[in-house]
Amino acid sequence: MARYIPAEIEPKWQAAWQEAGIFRAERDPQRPKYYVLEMFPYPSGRLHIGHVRNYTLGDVVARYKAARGFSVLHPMGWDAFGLPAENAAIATGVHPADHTYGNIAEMKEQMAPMGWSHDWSREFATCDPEYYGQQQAMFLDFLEKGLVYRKSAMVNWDPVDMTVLANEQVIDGRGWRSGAEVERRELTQWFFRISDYAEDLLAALDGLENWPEKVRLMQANWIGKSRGIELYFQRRDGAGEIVCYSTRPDTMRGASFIAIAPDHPVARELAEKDPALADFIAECRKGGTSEEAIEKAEKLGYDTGLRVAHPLDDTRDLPVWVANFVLMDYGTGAVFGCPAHDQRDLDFARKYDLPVQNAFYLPGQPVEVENEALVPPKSEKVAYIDHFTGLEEATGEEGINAAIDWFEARGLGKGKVQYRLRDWGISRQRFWGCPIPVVHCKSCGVVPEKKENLPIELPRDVTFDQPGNPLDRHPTWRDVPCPACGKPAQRETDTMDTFVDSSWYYARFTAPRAATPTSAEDVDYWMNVDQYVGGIEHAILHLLYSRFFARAMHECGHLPAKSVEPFDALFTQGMVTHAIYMSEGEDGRPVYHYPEEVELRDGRAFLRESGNEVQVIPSAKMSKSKNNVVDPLRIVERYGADTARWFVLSDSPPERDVEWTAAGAEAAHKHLGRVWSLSERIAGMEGAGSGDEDLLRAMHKTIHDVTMAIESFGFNAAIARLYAFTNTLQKSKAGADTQRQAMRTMAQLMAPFTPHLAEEIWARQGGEGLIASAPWPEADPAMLVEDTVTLPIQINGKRRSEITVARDLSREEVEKLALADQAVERALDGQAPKKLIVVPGRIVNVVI
RNA sequence: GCCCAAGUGGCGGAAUGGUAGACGCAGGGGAUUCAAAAUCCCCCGCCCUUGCGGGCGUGUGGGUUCGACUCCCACCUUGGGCACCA
Repeated sequence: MARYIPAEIEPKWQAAWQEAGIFRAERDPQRPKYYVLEMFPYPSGRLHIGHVRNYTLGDVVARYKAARGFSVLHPMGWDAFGLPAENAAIATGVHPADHTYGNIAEMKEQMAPMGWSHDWSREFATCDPEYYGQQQAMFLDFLEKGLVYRKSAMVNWDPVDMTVLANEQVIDGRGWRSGAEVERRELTQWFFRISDYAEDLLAALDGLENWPEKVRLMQANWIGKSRGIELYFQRRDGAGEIVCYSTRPDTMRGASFIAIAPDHPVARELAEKDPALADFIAECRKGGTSEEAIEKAEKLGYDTGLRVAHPLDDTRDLPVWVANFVLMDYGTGAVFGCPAHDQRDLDFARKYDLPVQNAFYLPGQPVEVENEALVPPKSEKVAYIDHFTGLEEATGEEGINAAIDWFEARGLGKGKVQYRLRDWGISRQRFWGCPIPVVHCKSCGVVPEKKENLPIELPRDVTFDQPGNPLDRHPTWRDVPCPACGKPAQRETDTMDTFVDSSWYYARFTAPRAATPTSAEDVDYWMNVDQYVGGIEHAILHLLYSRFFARAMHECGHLPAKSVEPFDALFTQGMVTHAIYMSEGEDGRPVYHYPEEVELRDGRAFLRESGNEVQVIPSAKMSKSKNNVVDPLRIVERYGADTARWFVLSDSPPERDVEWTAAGAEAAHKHLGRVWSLSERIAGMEGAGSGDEDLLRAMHKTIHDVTMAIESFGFNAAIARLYAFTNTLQKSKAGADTQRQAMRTMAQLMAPFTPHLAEEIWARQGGEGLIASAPWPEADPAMLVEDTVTLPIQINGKRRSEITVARDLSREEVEKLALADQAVERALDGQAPKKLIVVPGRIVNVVI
């Protein structure tokens, strides 16, 4: 009997698949297509266990769909632009391209042993000039269609390094290298008009039935549609009005101040004559641009001295404050503060001693607000106080509608639908990204590059010895003749956000070598992505940008109308986590230990060297600095790829985080060994036996259950069913032919998960051809129906007994049998039950 | 701060509103073995009980229901995102 040696069988079958060319996707009008895509990786150079999980999930789907007769497209490539390569260039002097392509080669080598069914003939990296050149062509198309424009926007500025920082590079309000306090600085930048599509992007979420509900909800909240009103407040200095946006105009009675953004034109105007205000505005610019930083910052205000009229009472004045929590990007950059019904306004009012006045009470509870704002849901009824519209008791919704009508009728405001979604700023002041293909000319202004000059390639001869973007100081790359007038001009040196690269790669995979961004024949056949698989961390930005980009591509003729929603189904996986082993060093700081240094006994952890106990922090995100990163390559070396694949799928539901444990991998390997020995034993069997029918029933039940589980991404449940079937088969006394049939079926059901082992068993059990090309087994419905059914009997909702009855026994008969049950008789003690509930085929509940 | 999600034995987890704990790990007992490894069999939520049996139990507190891990409300904890990390 041969032993299970993955190192021998895995390379063998990988070579066989390659020889047969079965993963190469071809357009086949005879067959339905299926496009399964995993979010492509950033080439860090190290394959992470999270990648293993992601690509194995996609691989199960790809292999299953192939067995189901689909023509499968399952491509792989590289999201290759980005900050890390530039940081490496700064640290080591190696060109980002060399760094990136080196990493790609390494990662590809690490991916090969996993046995994933990717079609590598379609591989590309977003930093290939052939790819980003097409992206530049689309940028020009977008420009022509008016989908791109320039405007001024804030960036994080490091005043010591004199450079723009990514949000990630701002730590506690300071630059990560210089440690200097970061400030916000204005730059003219390029924007995509995603906010023009806000309504469409929101409305179309309803159609994405095969997306997780939580992702749709997060996107909807991100787009943030609200109905409100723009209100006009007349300045007492006679210099016009300040327009505020409000979603709660019904609370106008409680308005006690106007707050405007530090960047509001009125603030700038007043600052010209008020140095203290100018200082305050400068103070507000401290800190990063991230919403988190702005929201968490201390709420600061400055009374400008300017007053506006209260719209409900011309004799009342409202002070105009500049406040750092008001965003110029949202609404009109000005709000009216109503402390009684907004917690932030209330905190602000208490801090600066501004009046607090209720606009409504809860019905029957006329209590003035103290330190907690009264903010009931808009659907709830409130008792308005002396309301300007005449309303008394009404819901917030009704109050808002009445208020909007009231203000509009008097010309004091205009109802407006507002979105939180902002236009997408794509300018990056960095080298390692797709160059924006425009030229700045003194006479012609911003001039698009000619398409025949694309791709505008990044130069090779650059150095990273000073901060900032080397393109800015590269004269031969930067200085070019104007494409329009031919006079000396300068290239745009900003590059595109890497999210642009990943917003259309799925479309490029359908025709990766096409001379245009896409080819009509190929997108018509292959789009849309039938199943997209990736991390939940991309739930908003990447997916929203991709949805926008697909719409824009459609308008420019690069995608058909059916593809404006490019991902038919989405699955978001959880993270792979690992325990952290920690002890305290001599200096009192934590010391992290590698899993290999630690021995586990009775749920406690000890250092192998010293025997000292260490602290275990379970289930933490893998992080290099915590020494808890598991290298998938070592698992593959030790147990084989099938074990790694089986384990990442087995324990946890794919959407949830999974903790990597050495014991779990060991267990997975043990089980595969068991399946192997079972197969070897069955291969040598001869003759008839008993219980063939039972084994076949169990087999069909397993086919049914595993198929259903795969269809619903319940891979852990599918694997549990396969464990159970292994136990059944192991104990079966059925004849040799039946056992062999059961074993072949098991191999088929396991093939998407452990394809190498499945091939080997298939070959040894006399299966024809490659299991990877064999059709999926079908469950016989007749074999799934049981003659009898066991019903639990509950007394007052607690399980107390059970009865086994014929499947189609009438309700009356079941009732009779249930009442005759010993446990029920004892509980009833001669009384009649209050109620008797029979759910046919499920349960009986006797209520006493 | 805001948005979203998740919390079930010692552990990972299973369960269309219908037997809570499938399947696996760890643990205990046994078989096999000169011995060990490997393999196989049995037990395994907590508490009370010799046993039969009973009580409690799905983060916490309420609610809906004949029946709630599942639905509703509030809270706690952990994780993801917050527009220049990818």
